[in-house]
Amino acid sequence: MKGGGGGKEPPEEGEVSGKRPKRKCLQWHPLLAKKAPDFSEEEEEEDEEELEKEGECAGMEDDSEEYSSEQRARRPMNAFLLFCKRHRSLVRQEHPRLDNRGATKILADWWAVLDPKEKQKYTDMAKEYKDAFMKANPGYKWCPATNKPVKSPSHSVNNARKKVWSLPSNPSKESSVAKKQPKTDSTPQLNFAMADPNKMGGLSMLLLAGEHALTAREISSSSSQTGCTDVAKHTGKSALFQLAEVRPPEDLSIFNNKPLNPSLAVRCLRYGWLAVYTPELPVTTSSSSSSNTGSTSSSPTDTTLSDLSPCKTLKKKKKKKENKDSDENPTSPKKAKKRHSPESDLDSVMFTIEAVAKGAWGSEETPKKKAHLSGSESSSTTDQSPAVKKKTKPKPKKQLKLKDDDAEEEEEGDEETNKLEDKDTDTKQPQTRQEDREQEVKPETCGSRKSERSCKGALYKTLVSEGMLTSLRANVDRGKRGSIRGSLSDHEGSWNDESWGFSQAATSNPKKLKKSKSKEETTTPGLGKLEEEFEKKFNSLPQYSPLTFDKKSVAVTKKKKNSTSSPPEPPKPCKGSSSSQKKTLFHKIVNKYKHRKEKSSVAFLSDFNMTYFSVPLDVVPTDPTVGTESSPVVKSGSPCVSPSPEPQKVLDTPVGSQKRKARKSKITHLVRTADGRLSPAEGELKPQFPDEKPFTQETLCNRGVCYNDPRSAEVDVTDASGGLPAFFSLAALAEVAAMENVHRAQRAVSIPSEGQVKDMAPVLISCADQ
DNA sequence: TAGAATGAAAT
DNA sequence: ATTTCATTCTA
Repeated sequence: MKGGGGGKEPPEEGEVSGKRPKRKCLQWHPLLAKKAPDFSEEEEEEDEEELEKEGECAGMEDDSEEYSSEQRARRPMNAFLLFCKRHRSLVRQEHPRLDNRGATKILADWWAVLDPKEKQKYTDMAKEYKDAFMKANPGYKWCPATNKPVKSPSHSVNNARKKVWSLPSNPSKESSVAKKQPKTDSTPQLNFAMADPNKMGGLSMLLLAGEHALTAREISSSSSQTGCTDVAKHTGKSALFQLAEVRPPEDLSIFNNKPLNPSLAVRCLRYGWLAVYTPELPVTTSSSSSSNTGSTSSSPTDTTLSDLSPCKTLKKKKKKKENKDSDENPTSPKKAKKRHSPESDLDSVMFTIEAVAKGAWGSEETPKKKAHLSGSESSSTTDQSPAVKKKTKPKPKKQLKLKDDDAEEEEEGDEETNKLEDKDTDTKQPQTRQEDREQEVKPETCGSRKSERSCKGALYKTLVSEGMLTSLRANVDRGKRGSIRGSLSDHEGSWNDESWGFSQAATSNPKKLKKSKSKEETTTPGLGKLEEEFEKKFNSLPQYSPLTFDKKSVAVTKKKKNSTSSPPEPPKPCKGSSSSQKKTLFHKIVNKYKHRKEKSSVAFLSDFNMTYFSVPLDVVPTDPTVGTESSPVVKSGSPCVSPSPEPQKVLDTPVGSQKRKARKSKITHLVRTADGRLSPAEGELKPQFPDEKPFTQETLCNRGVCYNDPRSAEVDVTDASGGLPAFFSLAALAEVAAMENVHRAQRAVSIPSEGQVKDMAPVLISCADQ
């Protein structure tokens, strides 16, 4: 897709030869990383930012790829995006079938119900990140400014979207052409002249780089680390942020800290990693631009910096877009702006470097880490331009398979479970569920971006085997376990990380495992140290268990219910779901609940624009948290109501997420009913289940798409006990059940037959009615 | 490649 | 007030 697969390397293919160097640029990270072990956590975030910028050193090298530098850094993620990134995997795990969009909706709901405090964490991080980013890129504009004229969105889109982290695409092709000018201002100095590509790869380059680093190293280490941290503390800003401001040229030295390992070097060469970084060093000449002052000539140190910066600028993802843009319009405004400041680039570079130095990356990881890091990227890029493409394909395949299997099962299971739950129990054991989920999730957490790096799988493996990737491995492990970090913020999360982690391992379905692994592999390799850091930090963000949200969501639901009644919601059913059996049950249940839904739906519709109350009506007894929200309101009593149990159910669906105001386009879909209520156009809302099922659907899903699913999953907990086979592994369930109660255990183990289910249905329904 | 969500910034 | 675009990834 966008970025990932296809995107990843589109460029690469093209010109391989030229490009490789570019990639290498990216690689430099590893070197940097080596630098200092210590660092404050805070800084990490910022590092990321830097990375983004870096993106394109490669360009410089080769062709002058300014283009890369030009590409603008991507805007920093906002709190919500961070949250999404962190939790998407969880959602997906729960609802394999659900597509991203659906997942996004769920995430939005979660976000809506997220405790302010928790939310604040994300917000803070986002802010921090943003601040650092801005420091690094002083003139950065969210919007390119005037570019528009030319480029049609489509064009830009293609390329553009790569992620920062993604490998630097190679700029080569057009970039050379385009790039140049855009820079408008910037260019003056920036010329990073670059080393010839030929040279790039050589060990010599590496060595040189190392030397440079050596010189500065000391300074950077001492000053940056301690000083920065302290400062940061005082100011409250992250150390990185501070660094950004200061940025001594010396910092570059950092690279040198660690002596390269000959063997390593060799390997690097092999993979082409070295190339990345080296060329720049020699180039130094132009760097002057770095200092805003524009002192042209630069001392060696400066040069280095400048060189680096370009690299940073890389932007893998961006490249594409930008390149296109540039190609189309060399002068495109956007680029110009971004590029606007060479200075900024330099800064960013510096910033990055510093960060790296501080970085905790393995404290002493030694060259190996570097190597692996860099290697991963570079290797992928260079060596495998073709490979990359391949990856994309494979992925899809895998995913599809997984989906099919999992999705179907899961959905079914979920639905059933949900139903059951509703009736049965209110309480179930959430923990189990959580654990399961978590397990699933964790993997993702660890490797967040697979797609991009997926290509490197083989390389990665190799490295690991060689022991080069130690640090990565550690990270990975960390991630898996992950949760540990998450636990940091226990306060937030309701769930225990630990439990999740463990459970995952045990429980996770094969499918999940596969995914996780793949992700890890992919991800890991690709990540640069910076990325790693970023991830660390990112990982430190609290991750919440679905349960938590479920509860909350439930509460929300209730509220909605209260609200009046109304039309139907549309919901789309889940993707395809459907086993007939389920439907049947559903149908029944749905009918019963229907009234409820209407209510909810009404609310939903009315709210279409938004309102989301957060009231915790129902809150589960156990959860304290839920109650917090507060609110008031429940406006009308709720009919259905049952206290706890029901609400949870699917019914809740109402969910409403807050979508922002509906877009106009969407709005069009809504039709006003006689009542005055709005109802979505059939086409849109109901699309999925044409049949009679509409109700069912409604019940299940609040919104279109399976939004419900997630909740159902939540509910599922109960379900699990009830029997949702597909989702959780039976074995896992059995264990859990055993621990808790024999009874439940039995249920879990045995999957209810259709008949059984039916039997149960009435019961549930009755409850619901209540 | 569009699109789902939220949010920050720009227009 | 509306548009861009950041992330993720499927259809």
